[in-house]
Amino acid sequence: MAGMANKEQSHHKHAHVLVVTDTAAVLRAGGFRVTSGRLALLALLETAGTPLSVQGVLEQWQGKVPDTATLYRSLTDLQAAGIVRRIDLGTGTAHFEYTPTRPHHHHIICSGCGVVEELEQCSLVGLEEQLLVTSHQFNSIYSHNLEFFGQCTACATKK
Amino acid sequence: MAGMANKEQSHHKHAHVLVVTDTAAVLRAGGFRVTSGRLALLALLETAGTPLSVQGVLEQWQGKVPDTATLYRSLTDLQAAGIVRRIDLGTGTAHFEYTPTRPHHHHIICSGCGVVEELEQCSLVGLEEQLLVTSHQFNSIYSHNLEFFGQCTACATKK
DNA sequence: AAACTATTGCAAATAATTTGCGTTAGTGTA
DNA sequence: TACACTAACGCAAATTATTTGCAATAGTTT
Repeated sequence: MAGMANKEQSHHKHAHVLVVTDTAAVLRAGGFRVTSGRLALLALLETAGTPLSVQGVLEQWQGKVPDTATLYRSLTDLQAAGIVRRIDLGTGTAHFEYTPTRPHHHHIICSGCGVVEELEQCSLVGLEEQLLVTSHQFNSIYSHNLEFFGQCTACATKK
Repeated sequence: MAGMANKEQSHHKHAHVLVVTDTAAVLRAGGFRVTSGRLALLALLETAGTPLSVQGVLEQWQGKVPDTATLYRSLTDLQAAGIVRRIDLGTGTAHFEYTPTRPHHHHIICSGCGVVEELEQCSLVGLEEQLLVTSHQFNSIYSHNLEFFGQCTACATKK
């Protein structure tokens, strides 16, 4: 598990070892309770290597852990807190990434098999040609989507 | 209706006026039959001024014209033919634009009210600050999404 | 006008996501 | 360490989004 920090704590007479992972700390920092379900979810997202859909998460969990409703709720809340990033790969279903270990970046999605490669940086000068030179698994780019999210003046003045 | 070309044709003795719109020609060029439903759909998308969701289309049509299944099928087919562009605004539902009168571009979406502004061009140098100077209705940008779509080498070699 | 078949409408199936509610389990405090 | 408080959970059920099958309809071509 890359990017994971451990912290040990001795406590009173009964010394026990608290393994505080990144994710636990992140959850607390976000004002969330640290539950096994969420730890598992974040661990999954962190180590997945590719953005996961809700389906993807459920499959990896093989019947185990959570029900769909809980999962959706967690993802929504975690996203609102910035712990998770929701991205759209053009598949029509939401995909999610673990934010803390992943700075702003973009992806290349294969129109054939749907494989997703993470892009190093967001430099759009020289753009697609540039990307192709850097990419490990792509040799053509058909198109790209870019949308900006902000607040319009109307909404800004309203409140 | 901006960007609309008319063509008149007299025919045999019973002279009648055929109004051949851009959209009809576009449909034919795409190998589609020219149906009233599709003409209406394209007209709607062309004049909407903003990307429309399936919901949006149905609302504008007020019960009138098509059923949902047909609409989805049309949109899918038209997209495959490049007549319509499917874009994701982060709302979780697909939105569509009429391509012929709209070159490659991006959008700013208000996180408050969801209003969508079309961006003039895709120059990502100086990026967001630049955009804000140009924008008519936005004064802040929180984030943006950018995804590339292409074909990975694996898929390229397979076929 | 007849023939051919893309496109439609309707019904029903399948996904995707959300909501309500009673129960469970983190957390802070005594 | 026990108790209270309430976030988070599980389950059932509702919505919403999108797809599929099939017979009827309407563009197109001859």
